Amino acid sequence: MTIKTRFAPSPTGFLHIGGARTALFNWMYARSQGGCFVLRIEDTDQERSKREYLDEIVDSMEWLGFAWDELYQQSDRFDLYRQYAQKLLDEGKAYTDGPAVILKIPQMQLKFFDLIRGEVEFNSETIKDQVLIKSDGSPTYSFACVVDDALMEISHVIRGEDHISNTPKQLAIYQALDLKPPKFAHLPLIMDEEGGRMSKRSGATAVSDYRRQGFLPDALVNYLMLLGWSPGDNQEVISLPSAVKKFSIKKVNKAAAAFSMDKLKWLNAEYLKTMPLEQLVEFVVPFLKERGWIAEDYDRNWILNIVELYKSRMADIEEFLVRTAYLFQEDFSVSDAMKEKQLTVEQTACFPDFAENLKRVDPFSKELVEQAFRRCVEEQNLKMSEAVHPVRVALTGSDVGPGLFETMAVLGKEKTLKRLQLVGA
RNA sequence: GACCCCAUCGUCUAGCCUGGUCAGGACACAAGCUUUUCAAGCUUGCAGCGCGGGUUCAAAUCCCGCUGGGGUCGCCA
Repeated sequence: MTIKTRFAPSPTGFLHIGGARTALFNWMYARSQGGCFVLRIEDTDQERSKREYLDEIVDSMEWLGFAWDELYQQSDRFDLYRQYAQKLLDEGKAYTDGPAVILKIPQMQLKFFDLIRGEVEFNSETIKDQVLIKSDGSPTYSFACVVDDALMEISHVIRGEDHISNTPKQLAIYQALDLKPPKFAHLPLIMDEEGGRMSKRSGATAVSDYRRQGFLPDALVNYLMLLGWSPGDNQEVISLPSAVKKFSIKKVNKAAAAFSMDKLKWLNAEYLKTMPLEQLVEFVVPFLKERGWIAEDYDRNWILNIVELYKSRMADIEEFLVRTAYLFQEDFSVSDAMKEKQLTVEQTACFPDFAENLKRVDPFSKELVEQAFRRCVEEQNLKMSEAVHPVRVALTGSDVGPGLFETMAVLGKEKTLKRLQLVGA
């Protein structure tokens, strides 16, 4: 049997973090089995489906790296669903209520073997007759889903646990249609940080939010796969290809998992730190351009130096931008508390002297700057720490950051002197 | 409420199927080392089998109950 999975989002909202995980598991399963992965847009709700959402979902799927082999849109297939409904009508298995078509649910046992949970059983008495075609002529979710899964020859339906009670209803439809149901696997849900239901209030829920914040797709995917699944060998940082090799649907957890921004950030930081510098620059540049901090003709080498300095100090690009703003903008602010703590008259007294000596440094490299600065500090009879911290605040607006001399070198002579003089004056 | 699903450190998890290993790893947290600060890195520490019954020489692991959490009960998907 050829393996075929599908991800079937409905374009009534952005691609959700939970949806992304469902897509990921479907994708991984298909790839791990040498199977086929289908993207099916479930846009049967004409009212709520929006083009912008569709675009966003497709865009996010591509960004995450989940390539699909086939693409369908249910709105193209309404005739098909009506045809199958008519068949059930003709066979007397369904009845009409006005223009709507409704399936009779006969008395039967509706059980299935869930690949993750094992036997799940429902009694048909608890299930009421199912609407197949709505009064407006469009198919219901379950009906379109069953017809499509059957016609597209989906072998495994891997979806969220919230669909588990839809399964017996769909099983009844398969039976009425005399079609063989696929195998089912219901993934545990992703909860928010507090263990509650994921909602807009739980922080970022859309994949695009994470993208905008500067998370790497690989890191997000890595994090998502660890939610409910583990390679089993204590490995946390794992690439998608190697995860695919180790993937087994039976090893997927049954219990819901709480989302942890801390761990996602840690993983993203791991990827950021180990990524080749050139590639990291590539990743960062669009964010800098978007803010208008650099132009088309930016100094690539300069950006590379900055990135190198900050790559172990950021969990995402948003953080990077906050920490490096002082390099791109003149009006970085120093809080009053910071001024009182690090920029007192006494602490800044030697700034003019630092500036005077630094002025002669050429080239303005980390090594030469350090030589000059240390000599200065010695002559002034200061301790390094007494000089370093105030100067850092004056130059960057913050009392934490990379080594001072690296910072000066990357800031450049002109700005360094200007900022020292500004405060020292 | 009815039906269904689930239950190992604060969080993500390994172990459960095929009972016997000080219950392992990671994030977070704490301490130390390093250091011009902050990160990073290294070392160490803290912390868990929800409860109660069985079965067994032996239970995180098998069975039952309870409790707790979650999901679904739409002509939404």
